[in-house]
Amino acid sequence: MAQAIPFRLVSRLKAPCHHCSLSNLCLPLAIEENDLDRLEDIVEQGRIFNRGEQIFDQSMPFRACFAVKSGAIKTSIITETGEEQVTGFFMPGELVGLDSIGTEHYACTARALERTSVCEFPVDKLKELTSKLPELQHHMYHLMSQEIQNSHQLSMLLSKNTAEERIAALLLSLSSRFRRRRMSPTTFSLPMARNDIANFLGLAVETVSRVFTRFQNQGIIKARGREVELLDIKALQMGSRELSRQSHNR
Amino acid sequence: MAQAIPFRLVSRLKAPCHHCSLSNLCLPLAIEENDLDRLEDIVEQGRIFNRGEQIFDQSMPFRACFAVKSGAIKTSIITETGEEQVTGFFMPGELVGLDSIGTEHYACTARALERTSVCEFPVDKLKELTSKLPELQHHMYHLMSQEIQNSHQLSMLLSKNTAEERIAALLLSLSSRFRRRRMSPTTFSLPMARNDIANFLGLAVETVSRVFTRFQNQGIIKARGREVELLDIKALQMGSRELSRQSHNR
DNA sequence: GTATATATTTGACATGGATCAAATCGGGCG
DNA sequence: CGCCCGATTTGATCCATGTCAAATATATAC
Repeated sequence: MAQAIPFRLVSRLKAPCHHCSLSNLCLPLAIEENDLDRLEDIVEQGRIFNRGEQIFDQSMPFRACFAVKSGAIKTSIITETGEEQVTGFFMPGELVGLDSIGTEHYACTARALERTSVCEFPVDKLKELTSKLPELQHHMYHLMSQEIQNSHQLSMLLSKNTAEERIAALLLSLSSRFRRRRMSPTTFSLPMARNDIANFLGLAVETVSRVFTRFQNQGIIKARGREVELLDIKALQMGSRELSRQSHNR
Repeated sequence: MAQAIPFRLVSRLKAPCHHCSLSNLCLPLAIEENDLDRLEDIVEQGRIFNRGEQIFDQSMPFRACFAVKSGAIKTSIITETGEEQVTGFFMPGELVGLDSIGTEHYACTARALERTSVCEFPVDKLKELTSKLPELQHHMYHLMSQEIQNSHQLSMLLSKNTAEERIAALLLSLSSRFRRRRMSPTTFSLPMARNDIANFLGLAVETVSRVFTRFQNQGIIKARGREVELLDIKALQMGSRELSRQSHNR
């Protein structure tokens, strides 16, 4: 379900970034046509992970960033006491692993939420390339500062907003990210389980579930399992000023 | 009060990074002796701000990052509804403004918590320099990813921990940052008001106040106003696994 | 030094969301 | 096709923390 990109794209052979449907969202967008080959030279394309499979793990030495090609990924921190904290969801065109650049090991664990294909950018080569291509360097800084800002927005959401507002904000954030991919911003299927939503938003699963039904009763959304339809965007925006216009990787 | 660095350092004249007591904490730590002049060439030193003065503001075009030389800075986001969310506290040797690199405008507002002197690094020159000095580039990436991680830790603290645990974590974080500067990790004065602590940790002021007195009654800390003494570090660490070993800019 | 504003503390009370328990749904598999 | 297991929903209850109000302490100004 929710497989955005047709299957044939995912061979391990080099498929040029030129032809990727995400090239205007992903790293290539920062780069001139004629420098694009240099990015293509360093990228490893088309690795596939099944639902629940781990892309990398907190304990592994940091080697590469990953761009989501299709599917979706969640990142989380596991504490010494074994608790999980989901720190982010990543959709096609978005770059995973930025929080680990400059550390020896990955700073979090990344797991596929559904069947997911990724492109892999080895950091050493990526860093090398950024010193040669100022636009790419700028873009990397941009993505990283964006991620800091997103995380601050999340903190704000967690510390100031009610359960309803948090969930509304998440739905709107997903909506705008689907729109960027020219998919319906009102009807889509959630890549993650209620559990992940709860964890990410600092709520109990039961609360998430209750809010979903409350929204449904109020005619704000229609939800059946992971399939959702946003019926009243205005109502969602009301009181969820936070994540709403978040820029998510561009 | 709590002026870490003697006053004579703060002239506007170029005081070489070589001689700065923070050179092993701040940007210079990433750079070879003989490249240090190039950093000194671009830095503007010794601007002073009084308590409450604003270093930069969300609406201003982004121009520079600031290293704290003495004093302390808080950063916060102001929402459209005028609410404030404190996103961080910055102590001497730490770099403010990383969340704005790669955006047109500052992503937050920075304000001096006490009399504070800063060094200013214009971004354009900094970026130029980073493409020439790989170590500096690496260090910038490191600082930024560190900041993402810190922010994730904060999210975790906000979504999973009790008021007591959050405050314990903040005290321990400050403690470790004072230690880095070779100041007492157990007796120091808080640069920020209870209000800022509350806002940062997503609590009501009253709750912060109550937790402080509770800790005091339990013999875990001694606090009179902003002066605190940590009496039982173990007790503070108990249940505040989160921010405790945070790396804060290194 | 005294006065006024601001920050902090303390108390009483209300409540959103957590927790515990149990029912129902839904999908994968034999 | 029906069974089983995890995911989701629903209900009942409780508690940590927010909110409102007021007293006290501390800082700033005059």
